[in-house]
Amino acid sequence: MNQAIETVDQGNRVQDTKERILDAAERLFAENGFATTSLRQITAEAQVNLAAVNYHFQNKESLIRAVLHRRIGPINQRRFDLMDALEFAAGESGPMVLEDVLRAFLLPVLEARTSCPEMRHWPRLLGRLYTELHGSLMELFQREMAPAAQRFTAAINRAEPTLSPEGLAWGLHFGIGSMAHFLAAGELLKFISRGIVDPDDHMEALKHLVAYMAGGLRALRTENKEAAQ
Amino acid sequence: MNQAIETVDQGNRVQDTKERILDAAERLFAENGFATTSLRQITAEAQVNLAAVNYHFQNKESLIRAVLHRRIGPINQRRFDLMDALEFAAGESGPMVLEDVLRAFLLPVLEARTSCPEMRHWPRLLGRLYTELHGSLMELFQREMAPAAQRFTAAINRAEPTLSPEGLAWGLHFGIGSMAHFLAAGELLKFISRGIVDPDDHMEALKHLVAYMAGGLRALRTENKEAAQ
DNA sequence: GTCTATAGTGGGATAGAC
DNA sequence: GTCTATCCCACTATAGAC
Repeated sequence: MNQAIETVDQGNRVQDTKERILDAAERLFAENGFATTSLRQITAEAQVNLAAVNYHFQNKESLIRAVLHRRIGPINQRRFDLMDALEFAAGESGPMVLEDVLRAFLLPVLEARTSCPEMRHWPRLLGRLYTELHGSLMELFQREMAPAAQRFTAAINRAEPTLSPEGLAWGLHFGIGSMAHFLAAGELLKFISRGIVDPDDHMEALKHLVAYMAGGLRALRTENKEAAQ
Repeated sequence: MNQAIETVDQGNRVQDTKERILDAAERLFAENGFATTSLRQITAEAQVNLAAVNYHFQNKESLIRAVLHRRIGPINQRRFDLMDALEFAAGESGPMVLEDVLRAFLLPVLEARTSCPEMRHWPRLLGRLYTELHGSLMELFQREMAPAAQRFTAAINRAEPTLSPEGLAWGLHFGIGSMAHFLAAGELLKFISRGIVDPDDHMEALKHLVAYMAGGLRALRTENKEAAQ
């Protein structure tokens, strides 16, 4: 009709193409990894032209960057909302429960698989990310995760003040590893448990992961160090 | 000189070529991953001809298989030796300490990086393995790891009888994830700890990992389930 | 903005001389 | 068993018509 509407239409179609590429890339990267997924697979799945990916994103690395960037913000926003609620409930100097903090950290990732359809593949992608990314991509990820790392480190410290900075770092790292491994290789749970555990039950996973991380972190408190060794 | 020595020489050269390929492949797979490492890189590093890899191993997948197979046996043998000693010390019905069992599981992997030069890259490779392998390679790995999985499941159960089979499976899976993530992405620890933790101190890592896993597993005991949630 | 066609690269694998 | 040379394929990226 008029120019304004034409612009909007064009804009929507662009959005559509870009997002279809991002969706397809997210799914395939999650399923098969970054290195083994080709742009051809992505454009085929997204039902767009091969050249579109180079037009909208310059190259494969920038596409990976865009896929990651699109999700990190909302996930961390959800984490921060949950932490805001916790801190409001605890007040200035009230107690903070370690399990609650860990749940605020883990829930947004685990629920992504079920609650929000378009985030279905993020957890698995996150699982892959930690072992597959190198160089500039890893730096991007660290940069975007820094505020969350900082806030949760402080919150865990408030919940467990006797945990040393070193112990907290080890424990958080181990916990992220547990989460990532579960997200990327959940099928191994069927093997280890000989079929009695269902890796797709995310609320069960959350419950166990929260309990496990809390127990592990508490075991790293300084007063437990001699007992453990 | 004579035929016998010639044969030995030839035999050694063959051994040498095959092992040089395996060594180079192990290092490069560990460093850069399976998919992104090319046979050309491997043969260049091993200083052998490109065709040698296809002569001695049929193809890339078989080479990966051979790299994994070479290490799994000795690692698990060391684990079993440590478990033999533990079980001998505990006797028929004596107590078994969870931390000792976990140390028997983890030590052979962590010490590989330092004690035995030619095993230097195995830990990192193991870290990559869990998220990068698919299909037949994963099946090979599971098959070769099954005896260890079985024995350690039984030993943990003996140490912590109130741990349910489900809880044990979740906990073991989470612990393997912590280990794998530490091995594959130890540099992240520097980021998370803002530089105060050294990921290359393996004995420190072992101490923390044992304490963390033990604490995590104990938190999954049935009597703790309600307390945790 | 979208498409076709293709350049340019690097990979896995093999044939065949030595 | 080793090497050179090469085939063939898949990939990323781009040029240029529409």
